[in-house]
Amino acid sequence: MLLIGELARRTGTKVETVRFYEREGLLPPPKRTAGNYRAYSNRHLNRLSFIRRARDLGFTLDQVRELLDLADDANRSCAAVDAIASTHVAEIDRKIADLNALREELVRLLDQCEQGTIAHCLILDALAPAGLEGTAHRRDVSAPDPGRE
Amino acid sequence: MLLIGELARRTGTKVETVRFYEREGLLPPPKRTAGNYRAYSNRHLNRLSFIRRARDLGFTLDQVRELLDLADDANRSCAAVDAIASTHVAEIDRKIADLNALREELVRLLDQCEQGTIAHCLILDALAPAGLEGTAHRRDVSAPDPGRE
DNA sequence: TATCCACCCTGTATCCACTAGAGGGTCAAG
DNA sequence: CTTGACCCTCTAGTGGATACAGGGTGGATA
Repeated sequence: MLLIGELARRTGTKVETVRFYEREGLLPPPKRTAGNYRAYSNRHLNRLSFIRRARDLGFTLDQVRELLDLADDANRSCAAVDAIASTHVAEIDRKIADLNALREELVRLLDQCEQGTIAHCLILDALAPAGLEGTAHRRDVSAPDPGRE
Repeated sequence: MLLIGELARRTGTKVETVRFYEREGLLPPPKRTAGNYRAYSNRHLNRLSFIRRARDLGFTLDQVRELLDLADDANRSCAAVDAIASTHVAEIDRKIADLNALREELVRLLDQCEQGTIAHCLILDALAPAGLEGTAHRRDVSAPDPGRE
């Protein structure tokens, strides 16, 4: 009933992405019209909406596949779904912690910066390796000549 | 002076990654030994250390390239470096905000879950599209048969 | 009927930053 | 003379799409 463009529009998906999900086996291949256009049903619409919501919540395509498999079997325990979501929250927590640490480090560098010249730039100093010896300047990350030394 | 394995070990990089940085133009090609092994100098070591630190702080390879270019020109203002770092902090802030929103949504779902069967799983319900009509169950994201209407 | 245009098709390449593997060469020790 | 650790080049794969080339379809308009 729906052509791919309309399906894409209704689910906030790009047309290429819909075809990509078909190739990946997440969305079953629909019937075709006489002109070889994909003709989608409401069930396809529902399934694609589910996929998009799960992706928006950050689930990987593999996790989405698992969730869809679980949803197909109404009698199984909800525990497996819970486990996937819990794992996902733990991953998110780890990412947030990593980003916070990074942010702190960068802000610390920025706070030190007094807008001088590169030669005295504290940000670059912080990036440069510690304990250089015997070079012209204590921070020297300039490109060695190809094939040098 | 250093073979690639030793350089990699000292900078916490994989050997393949060192070669990758060379292909990408971040690390200049070193001299070769008689047996065609890459022979690195201390300048290479410094430069690779810089690259790794910047990457650890989440800068993209393009940003690293920019930072290295800036570091090469000691007389320029530090402002450009500051700008790159500030942009990066803003990106991190956006990512953290996104992840926090995601996390909240997922935890809300998990809190509702009462470990029943899939048929009554609130997590799956939350993922399923709103306003379904005329199907056997109000949530139906099961795979339509290939080629089915 | 011709032409236009929006839409659809398949197939392939691209993005990022690596990582892995095939298939082989080098070099020092035993 | 063989073992084994290291090195080489080249190619392909990861995730999750996105973009494009080169063509077909179908409805409205001139």
